[in-house]
Amino acid sequence: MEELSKAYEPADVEPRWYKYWLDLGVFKAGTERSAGKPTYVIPMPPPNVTGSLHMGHALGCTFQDVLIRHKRMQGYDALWQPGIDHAGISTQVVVERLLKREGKTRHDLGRDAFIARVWQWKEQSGGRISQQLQIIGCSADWERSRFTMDPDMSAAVREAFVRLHEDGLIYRATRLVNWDVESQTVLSDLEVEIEENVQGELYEFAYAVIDADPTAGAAELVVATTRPETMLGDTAVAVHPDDPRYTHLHGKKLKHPFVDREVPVITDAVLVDMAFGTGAVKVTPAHDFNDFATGKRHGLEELNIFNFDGTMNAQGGEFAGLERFKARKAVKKRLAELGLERGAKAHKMTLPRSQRTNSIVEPMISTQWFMKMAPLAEPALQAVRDGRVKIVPEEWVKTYEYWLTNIQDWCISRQLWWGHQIPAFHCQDCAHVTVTREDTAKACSKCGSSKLVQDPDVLDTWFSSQLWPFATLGWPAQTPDLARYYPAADMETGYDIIFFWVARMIMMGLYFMGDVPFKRVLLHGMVVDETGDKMSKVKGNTLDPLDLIHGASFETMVQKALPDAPVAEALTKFKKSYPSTAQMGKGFPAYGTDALRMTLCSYSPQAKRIALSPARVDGYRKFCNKVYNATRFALTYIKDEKPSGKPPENPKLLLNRWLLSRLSAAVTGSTAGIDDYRLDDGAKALYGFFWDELCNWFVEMTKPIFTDGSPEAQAETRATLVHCLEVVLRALHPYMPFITEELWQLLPKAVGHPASIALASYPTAADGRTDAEAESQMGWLTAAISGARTVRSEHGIKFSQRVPVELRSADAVVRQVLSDNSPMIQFLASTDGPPTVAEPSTQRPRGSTLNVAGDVEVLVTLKGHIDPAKESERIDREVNHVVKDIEVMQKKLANQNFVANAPTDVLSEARARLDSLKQQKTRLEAGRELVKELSE
RNA sequence: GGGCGCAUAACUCAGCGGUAGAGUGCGUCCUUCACACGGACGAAGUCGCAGGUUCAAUCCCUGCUGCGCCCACCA
Repeated sequence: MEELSKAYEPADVEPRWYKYWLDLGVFKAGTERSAGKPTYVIPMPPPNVTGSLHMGHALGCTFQDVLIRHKRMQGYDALWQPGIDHAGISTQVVVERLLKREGKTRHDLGRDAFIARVWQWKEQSGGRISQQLQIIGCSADWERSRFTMDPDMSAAVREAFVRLHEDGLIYRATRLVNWDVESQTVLSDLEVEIEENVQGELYEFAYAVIDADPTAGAAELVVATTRPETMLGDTAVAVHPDDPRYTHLHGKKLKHPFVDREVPVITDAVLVDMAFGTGAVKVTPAHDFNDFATGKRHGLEELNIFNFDGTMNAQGGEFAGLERFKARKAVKKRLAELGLERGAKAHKMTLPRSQRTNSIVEPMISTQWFMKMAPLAEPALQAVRDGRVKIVPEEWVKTYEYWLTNIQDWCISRQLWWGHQIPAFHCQDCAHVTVTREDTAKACSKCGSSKLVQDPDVLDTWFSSQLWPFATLGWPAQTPDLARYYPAADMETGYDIIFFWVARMIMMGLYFMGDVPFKRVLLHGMVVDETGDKMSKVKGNTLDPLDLIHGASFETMVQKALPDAPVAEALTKFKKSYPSTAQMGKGFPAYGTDALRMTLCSYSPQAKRIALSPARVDGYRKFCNKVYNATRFALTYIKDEKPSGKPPENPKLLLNRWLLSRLSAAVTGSTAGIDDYRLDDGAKALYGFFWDELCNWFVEMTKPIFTDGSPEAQAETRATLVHCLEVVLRALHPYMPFITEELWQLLPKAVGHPASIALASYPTAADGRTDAEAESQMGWLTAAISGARTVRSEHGIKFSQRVPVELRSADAVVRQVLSDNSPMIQFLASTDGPPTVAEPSTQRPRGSTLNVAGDVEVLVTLKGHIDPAKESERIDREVNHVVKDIEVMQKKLANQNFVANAPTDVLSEARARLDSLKQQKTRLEAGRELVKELSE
């Protein structure tokens, strides 16, 4: 065997195995290997075709990969369905930007050429993210990968649209909608993000009253607005019917200062809050949602004053052609010139922005396609209420229910070119709209005319995404895959798309498949920086997962995160966002995929924010190194073993019985953690087992056996070591796929083992052996060793300085266990020969000091090394602790109510604890006499 | 305006009606033949504040304070 290097180098290991797995077909579902097995399915949330790997992907995909690898190892026919989303607006924006560099717009190319251009872009640079997901080890069935614009996906979209239309759930209507002036399309309510606490102003100006009665009151009406430019679309001014200030104006008309129009004064108790502003509200039905509703109540004209690009149209009169915000300035200027300005106040307001382009959303009246949601929402609510879909963590159920019970109809059309074109055809003769499954409608379904023009709009990207769980399996065709893999078991995703995606998939699954699309929804939090701030390009605190995996200097990283800022400034910002990098020098070492994955798993998925700490990733890199070195150590002893694949029969040695028992607990903990979507618990169970129990205790204990033990003892220990190591590597594999494969391949294994650890079975409790007796016996042993080490350390005795130790216990079994394992104690506590074991006694070796470690008294002879003053201090401190604890316990037990009401086990536990504390106190105080002796 | 969540060791976070935990960091010691990306030992917390329920509260309830998020058409 070639010599293994001293330290683990992930970069040398990781790239090799992914290809191996692909060649073996490890990730494929529905193979002969899995025939007749139960299925386990996770549909992967398809990343955007424009996307590149970020921490959110790394987090979600790691979680999903752990789940899928675990179930695959458990023998399920595991399908992780991958794919890519065509991401309508994002993609169109990206390609339009490229065109702009060539000095062109999409209109220069025309629709068909533009779409061809997007496809070309997609083939070249889209889908880079699939490659990146492979770097982090995702074991998805890539051969089944789907793109939401694939022909079969398009067919599914058309089928869904047509059926929903036939059933009256999709309709066309003219409404006030959210308009994105930059990408020039309508947006759904969900795609509008509201920026809060924006500093704006409340601007006041006066409308002159026509035919005012000068004796009744002022001849003008002052209104307050945050958007003065919209006054060009005012078709009324509303006051509260009960407002005494304006009673004289009821029924009057106002003169518009810029256009030839009279604006009526109306009374409306819904719209107007007397206490706000001037108590008079200008009403612009075509550009404000409240005003729109008011207009409907009063039959007001809806006057659109904007073009689709956000400039003023002809209704703007002298302001026509001006961009919205320029128009605002101009209007204010003119109002001032006309002497109509009445002041302005600072005002905190909210601003609606487009999720994709960040431009301020303009409410516009427009004819669009809508989906009626209330009838779809009801069954989706029911499915969660009756448990057919379980949402984990449960706290999100309320959010889900709130949205679905207050759901609004969904605007599904978009004025884009990239996407699924709406399968509706407008008749040029009779204006009837024909909706069809065919690529093109041949004749109007009403008048039979062949003069048909397809609706130019495309569907919201989420319209296709919502069909994902069944469209990827062949729907609407009734394929064997659809029958076998629908519904999925788990949907794992971020909580930010509960509404966009999760709820809609549940509605569509129930509607088209008659069954929920998945049994559980597992929701993870958002990855944020170390201080808890959202990762964003603006803040310069984004972390590229690949930089953590492959290593990167901070300079290259901040240049990516904040390309426009000076490096020094960006670096300062970055280090502020990640305080743990302060002592890291120039950058990240190559932590490796496994370290990153294990780190992500170590955070509780139910936390809303996951504050990623590079220092923590470093900790798990060290864990990888630990795993590597422990295996390297073990191999020197076990390389010629012929393991059976089962735990050794009847192990006699305590350390072997104990380790097998702990192994059972660890794999049970891991499986429970994964099943409960508490990967942190699962990962922690194995981490603790490996590092503390296997390495720090077991491996150290094997050393005296491998050097001086009997052949039988050595054989048994070798068998236990090789078995436990092989099992724990399997248990760790879903979390850390690469290093476990690398090391597992080096281990001797039972005959007939699979070609990859990824195909080996996931361990169960039966791979170890629960042994309560061994666990308590080991407790005495470790207590004795730690007790002796504590004394040594406190008195500054070097490890190389061997000292006599005597161990005492009143319990014959304890004494027996200590004697049986005395070579081990000698080795681990560096004692002068095997420790003597005795019953408690008032006699003590001269110059010895006593430490009480649970059931064992440890007497270490330190004459000549010991500092009596220090020892005295130590005893005082310990006694003080014990005395305090005793007081607490005594008080508790003196309470009659406690004695009467506490459960018996709690009571007896408390009594036992008090007894043991009292004994400890007695033993500690006996130590005071030793100090005297030492001083002599 | 509604709703949700968080506040535990210097940091990042678990936990839980009955002795406060981990990792990192910190201090001391150790290059003992897997690993210094290591080992041993240790110090460190009125579990945000104020009430209440209970025999017993870090945990349950109420209020407050400070953060964070989501939803909502107050000009």
